[in-house]
Amino acid sequence: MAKITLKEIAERLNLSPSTISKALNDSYEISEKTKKKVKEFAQEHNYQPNPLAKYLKLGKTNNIGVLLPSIRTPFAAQLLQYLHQSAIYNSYNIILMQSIDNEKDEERALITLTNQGVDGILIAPVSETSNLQLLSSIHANHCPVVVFDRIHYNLDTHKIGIDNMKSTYMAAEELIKINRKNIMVLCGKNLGVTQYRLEGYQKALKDYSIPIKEENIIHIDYSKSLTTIDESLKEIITGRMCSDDAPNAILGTTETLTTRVLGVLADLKIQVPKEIAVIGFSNIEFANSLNPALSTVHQPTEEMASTALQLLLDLINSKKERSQIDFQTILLETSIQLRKSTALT
Amino acid sequence: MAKITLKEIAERLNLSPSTISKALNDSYEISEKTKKKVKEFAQEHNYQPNPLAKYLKLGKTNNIGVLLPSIRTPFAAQLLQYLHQSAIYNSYNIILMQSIDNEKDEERALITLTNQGVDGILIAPVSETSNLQLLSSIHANHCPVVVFDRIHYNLDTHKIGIDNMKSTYMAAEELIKINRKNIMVLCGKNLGVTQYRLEGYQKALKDYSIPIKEENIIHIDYSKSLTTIDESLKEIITGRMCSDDAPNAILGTTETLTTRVLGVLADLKIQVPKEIAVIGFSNIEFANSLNPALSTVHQPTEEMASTALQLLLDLINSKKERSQIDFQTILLETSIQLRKSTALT
DNA sequence: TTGTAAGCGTTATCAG
DNA sequence: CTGATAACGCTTACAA
Repeated sequence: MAKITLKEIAERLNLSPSTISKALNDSYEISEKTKKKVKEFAQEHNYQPNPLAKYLKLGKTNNIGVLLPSIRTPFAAQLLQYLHQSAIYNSYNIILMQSIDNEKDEERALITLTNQGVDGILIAPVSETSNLQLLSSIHANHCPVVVFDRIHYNLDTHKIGIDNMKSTYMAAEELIKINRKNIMVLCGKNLGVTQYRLEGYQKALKDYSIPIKEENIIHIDYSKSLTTIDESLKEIITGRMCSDDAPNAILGTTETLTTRVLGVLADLKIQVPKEIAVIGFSNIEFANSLNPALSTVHQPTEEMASTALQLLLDLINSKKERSQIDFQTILLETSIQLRKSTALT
Repeated sequence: MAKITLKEIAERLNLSPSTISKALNDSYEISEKTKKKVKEFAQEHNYQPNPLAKYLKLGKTNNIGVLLPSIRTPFAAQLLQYLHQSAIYNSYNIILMQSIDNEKDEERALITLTNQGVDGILIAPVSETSNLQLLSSIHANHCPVVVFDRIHYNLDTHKIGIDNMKSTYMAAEELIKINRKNIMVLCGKNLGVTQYRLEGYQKALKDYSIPIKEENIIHIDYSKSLTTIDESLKEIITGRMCSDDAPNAILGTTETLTTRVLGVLADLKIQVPKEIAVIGFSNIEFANSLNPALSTVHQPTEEMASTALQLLLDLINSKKERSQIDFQTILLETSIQLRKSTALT
C-alpha cells in the first residue's frame, strides 16, 4: 500500500530504523538536526507509516465499532453523524455495522467487529436479551462495550439513553391536556424499549384516571418492509376509526411508526389534528415539512453520541480491571416539540 | 485484545505455529486428524486470530473507506445502508467518513483513511475540483478510488452516478405537462452536480420555447445550518411570490432543498400544488407523509451502491497496472414518482 | 505430514 | 545522541 518504508528511509539516509522511528515520533533522544533531515526526507518521499505494523506493535487499532439496528432512520443518521464527529475529534475511526433489528445479523456483526479488531464497541442491541452471552464475553475478554439508546439490556457496563417511560408519559400528557383522551399507542414488536415506553403511556392514563383499552395498544411487526408496515397501519386504523369508540389521538413510540402514520392518515383522508391528533418519537429534521407539521418527542442525539463515545474511550483508556469499575447508566432528558399535529384551534 | 494466540495453541498442543496456522486455514498439507484436534482446541479456547498480524502479513486490511458529503440526508443513509450490505456480503468492512461538503474536512478524511489503511476508497467529492491532486496521488500510489454520486470530477477512474441533466430535464417536463411553466429552480451553491442539473432545466425550457428568467434560478448556500437554509428560502420565496410574475412551480435539485421548501411553503401558507407545484430530487422514504405527498426524482440507491462497490472490488483485485485499465462511467436511470405535489385536478 | 525460519513494518529496550 | 536487537502474531517457502 504505502510506497516507502521506514527501513528504506534508514538505508537511504545511512541511519538505523530505530533512529528514523524516533525522529519521526519527535523523541527527545534525537538531535534537532537529524530530526529535520529525516522529516524532510520523509515528506519528500511521501512516507506513510504502515498503520497495521504500528497497531500490531502497539496492540490497538484506533477503530471503534458502532452497531446500530438500522442506519436508515433520521434518528440513526443523526446519531451516527455526531458519533463520527466525536470519534474523529478523538482520533478514532468508526467501523459501521447494522443489525437490521435481527439477532442473527447482530451476532454476525459482532463477530466481524472482533475479528476485524476494534478497540471498543458501541451498541444499540436488538432486544433485551439478544446475544447477551456473546457480548458479555467480548466485554470481558476482548474490548470494552458501551450500550446506548436501547439501554434495557442486562450487560454490566456503561449505558446511555433516555428515560423512556418519562418521555412517553410526557407525550401522553400533552394529548390529555388538549382533551384527547382516547389515545391509540403504536409500538414496535419485540423492541427492547417498547415495554418501557408503553408503561409511560399506561401510567399517564392511570394518573389521569383514563381507562386503558387493550384495543388501543397496537403492536406492529418491525422486521417487515416499510410497505408492510404501512399496510398494517392502514388496516388497523381503518378498523379502529370505524368502531364505536374511535380514538382521537395517536402516540407513536418509534420514529418510523410516528412518521409513517401521517402518510397513512393522509391516504385515508383522516384529518390531523382535527379528527385525530398525533405526537410521537422522532428526530426527523423535516418535521415542518410533514403533513401536518409533527409534534415530536425529541432525543438529544448530539449529547447522547458524544457522551457514549466518551464513556467508551474512558473504558478503553482505563487501567483498571473491568470488575473494579462501577458502571453508570445515564439518562438524558428528552424534549417535547409541539407543532401543528397536536394544535387544536 | 484477543486472548490466546496461535503460538500458545502450538505450545499447548506440542505442534509448531505453522502447523496450527495451516490447520486453521484448512490447508491440504495437514491431516484431517490434526486439523480436527487443532480446530476443536481453538474453538474451546475461543481463539480469535489477530487481524492486524494477519493483514500486516497479507498486505491488506479488508476495510474500504467511504467518504460522503454528509450522512444525514435520507439519500445518503440509504446509500450507506446498501453499501454496507454489499461490503459485508463481500467480507469487507466500511470505515465511514464525511466531508460536510467542505474541502478541508474532505482532505482530512482522506488522509485519515490512508493513514488508517484501507484497501480502497469510495468517494462522493465535495466539488468538481476538490482535493484532486491528493486523490490522484492516492489512486496512483496507495489504493484504488471509485467516484460515485458526484461524478463530475476529473479523476481517471470508474465513476457511477446518474444522468443529472436528463433527470432534471424530465422533472421540468412533468411541470410543463401540467402547464406550470413559470418554474423556480432551487440549486445548491458550489455543488459539483448543480451545473448539470441546472442545464437540464434550461434545456427543457428551451425545448418547450419557454423563456428562461434569471430570477427563477436560485442558489442557496449549503454549508450553512438548516435554519439558515429555511430562512433563505423563506425570504426568496416571499419575494418572488409578491412579484409580478410569481412562479407557479418549484423544481428542487437537491434532496434537502426539495424537502425543506415544503415546510417553508406551509409556513407561508402557500398552497401546494394549487398555488405552486413542487417536484425535485429526493429519496425520502416518508414522501407520503409530507405536506403534501411529494413528487420526486428518485435515484436507484441500491444499484448505485452495489455497483460502486463492485467496481471498487474489481480494482482492488485487479492484477493489471492502473494505467492498463479502461475506466468507465456508468449512468443509472432515475425515475419520476408523481404524487400530490404536482397533481392538479 | 509436520517443522524451521524468515519476514511483514513498526516500536521499545537497552547498550554503546 | 544513535544503533542493535527483539518483539508484536501471523503466513509461507522450504526443509525434514
